[in-house]
Order: sequence, then structure tokens, then C-alpha cells
Amino acid sequence: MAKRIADSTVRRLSAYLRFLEDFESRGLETISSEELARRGGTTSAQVRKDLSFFGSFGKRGLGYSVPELAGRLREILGLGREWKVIIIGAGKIGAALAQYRGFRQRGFLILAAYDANDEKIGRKLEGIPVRDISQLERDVRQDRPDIAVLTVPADEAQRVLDRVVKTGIKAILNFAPTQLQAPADVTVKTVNMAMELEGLSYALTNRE
Amino acid sequence: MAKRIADSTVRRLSAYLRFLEDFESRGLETISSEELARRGGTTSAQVRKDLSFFGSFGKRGLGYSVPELAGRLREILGLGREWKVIIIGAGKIGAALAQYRGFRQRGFLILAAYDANDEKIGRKLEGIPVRDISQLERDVRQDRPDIAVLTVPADEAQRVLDRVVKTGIKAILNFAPTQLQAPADVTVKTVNMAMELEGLSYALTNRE
DNA sequence: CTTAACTTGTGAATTCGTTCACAAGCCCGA
DNA sequence: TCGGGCTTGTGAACGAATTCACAAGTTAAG
Repeated sequence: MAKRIADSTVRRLSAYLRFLEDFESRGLETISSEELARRGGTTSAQVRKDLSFFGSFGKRGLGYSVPELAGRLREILGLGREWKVIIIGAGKIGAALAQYRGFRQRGFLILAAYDANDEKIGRKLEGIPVRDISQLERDVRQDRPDIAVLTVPADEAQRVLDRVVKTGIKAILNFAPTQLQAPADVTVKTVNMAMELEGLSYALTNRE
Repeated sequence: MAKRIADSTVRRLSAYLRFLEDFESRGLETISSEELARRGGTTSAQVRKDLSFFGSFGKRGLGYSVPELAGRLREILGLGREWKVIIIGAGKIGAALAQYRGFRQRGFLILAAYDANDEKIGRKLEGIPVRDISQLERDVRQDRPDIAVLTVPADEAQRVLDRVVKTGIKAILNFAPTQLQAPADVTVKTVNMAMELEGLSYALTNRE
């Protein structure tokens, strides 16, 4: 990849793909940047610029072929293959994620959940086996998961992350409401509900 | 408020507050922008700039008083009061949110959850009553919630949002993996797991 | 074949957010 | 009281992301 692509661009590509899948299912053949923009709450120039980083997929005067553009986006986003995922922390959030159909739909296969609580170990969480966290290193060596989802309490998150990083996993989705430090070659995305709520609180408080 | 504050700034303020609370509990009196930055993965200049939009809270040569700055941030973020929250959609994600202690801790009081499923209505979800969605308008008129959390399927989200907006609620936290359209005076924050996962997939696929 | 209506792809201009750099202020010890 | 060591607050410089604006390509109709 020649240029570094902004995070915001990647997020929008992901959004475009979702709309395209909708259009695809409705049998539409082509779509313009204008229409894609309307659905995504952005501008047509933004859409074209985003796509231009990766090539030129459209036809002037006509727009984009829906199935072709969808295919290109899947390729760019790395959705052409299956990604193996483990969940660390078999609490309520872990359970909610385990049953979330969006994972499977997009090629994310959940292998197992891990927990330290004896009462949970050995059971199933929405059909997914809950294993002893002490097995983590051995299992990772064997199963080679690509992504670890962290749903552990905030005060354990950094310690668990360090342990996960040591196994060689390079992508982490963190649900603990805390800032995590990781080496540069490891990608960490944090979903922080507390932060979003405070953003709403701020917006409600400071409206002009 | 004189200037429009960037979303990224508000998110960082929220992060700073979290560190300050940690320092507060450990009894520390003062903290420098440098230390705050280290914990937040940013720079000291960024910290000072962020704070400067709202006033000057520090002492040159010394840093910031931990309790004072924490208080100021709570005030800025609107955390000095209680916010009333309703959850729409009593599924797994709704359940996970209902038991999430971060809400209560920060002054967000969950009044009720709403669902259309007869088997759920009348029961409790982690101690929170599940009510019939058809009561929504009446209840909102009575209870005046400030924030609605949407945990409904993607294909219902826009319809539910429109309904929520019509009741006069001005802040929405959306967990449906879809882009929503709302009037300008309504703040919508979306937590989109699918997007985060695709971001990880992209990162794994396109490493140089 | 020509023209009109569209729509892309992309440099240039602009806007927005971050980082730099330093004067000004504070603390403490001599 | 003075000087050295720190740290803030903030214009100015910089860099990144978005928007503008238009040449170039496509289609369809006459």
C-alpha cells in the first residue's frame, strides 16, 4: 500500500460496503457517488476521494457497478477470507458478542471464550466453549486466532492485553473502558461506552 | 460556548477525567500535562490545548490540582447531574448494558427497557423493568428521559429512531450497525462493532 | 455525427486539528 | 531577595483531511 490511509476513510469504506450490500440485495446495478454519499451522511466528493486511494472503479457519466464495487471493497477491507476470533472474558458483554450474528456474516469465526471463573469454564456461551484462561497460550499456539476481543474489567485489561500480545496476536478489539498501551505493530480498537455517554452528556449540556 | 469543540477533544477530556479519578483515589494532589499525556497516549501540548478551550486551570511550574481539574472536567462534560436513560430493545446487548456499572457510576440512571416481544414484557432485565414499546410515548411524556439507547436490529433502527426523536429525546446512543439520519438538534452516537472489526481486518490485511 | 446531460477522478484551495516553541508565572533553596 | 528548574497557556507553524471545481469520459437522443 503506497499511502497511509486515514482511519476515518476505512470506517467510511466499511459504511459504503453496507449500503452496497443493501443495493445488491435489491438488485440495483449501478450507483453514483452522490447516492452513496446521501446514505452515508457525507458528500459525493468525499466518496470519490476515499475510493480514489485504491484505484478508479467507476465509469464517468454512469457511476459504479454495485457488485463490482462491493467486491473491491471486500477485497480492500480484507473480508475475502475467514478471520479467527477469541473472546477473553465470558461475562455479559462477552455473551452479547458471542451471539452477535454480524461476526459470522462477515467471516469472523469465534473459536472460544476464555475466563478465570471456574463456574464458567467448561460451559458454553451461546454455543461457544468457555475455556480456562490458563490454557490461552497453548490454545493460541494451536488454533492461531487472528483477533482477540477483550471483555474483561478495566483494571485487568492492560495485564490481559500484555499477555495476549505476547502470544503474537496482532489485532485486538477492546471493550474495557480504559486506554491501553500496545506495541506499534499491534492494532488495538477500543469501544468505550463510557466515553460515548459522556459525549452525549457534553452535547446535552453545551447546546447553543 | 464560544467555539465549537471537536469531538476528538471531548473524547480526550473524558479520558483525562478517568485518569484523574484514578489519581484522586490514590490521594495524589497535583498532576502535570506531561503525566496526563503519557497515560492518555497523547502529548502534553495536546492536553494543555484541550483544556485551554475551557479556561486555564493549572498553575505554572506546578501543574494541575487533581481534585479541582476533575471537578472542572465533570462540569464541562455535564456530569454534575443525573441523566435519565431508557434502553430500547431488551436483547442480549440490552441486557449487557443494563448490568453495566459504568452507567450508575457516572450518574446515568436507567429507567426502563422497551421491547415488542410479549415474552419479555413485564419481566426484569438485570433489575430493570421491561415495558411494552407501545407505551413508549406515554412513558416519555411522564418520565422525561434524556437519553435513549438503541439496541434493536439494524433494519428496525431508523424507524425506532424516528419514533424516539418524535418524543423529543435529543440524545441517542445507537448500537445497531447502521447509519442513522436524525435532525441536526439531535445528537446520535453510534457504536458499530462491525465497523471496528472491519477496521481490524483492514489493518491485518494491509500491513506494510 | 453532434449535442446535452451526467458523473468520475483529481489537483488546488480550504478548513480543521495537532504540534512547536517560547514568554510568563510559580516554587524552592541559598 | 535572587536564580535555577519547572510547567502552563497560547499564538504561529505545520500537517492532515475535506471540499471545491473542472477537465475528461460516458451515454443517449436526435
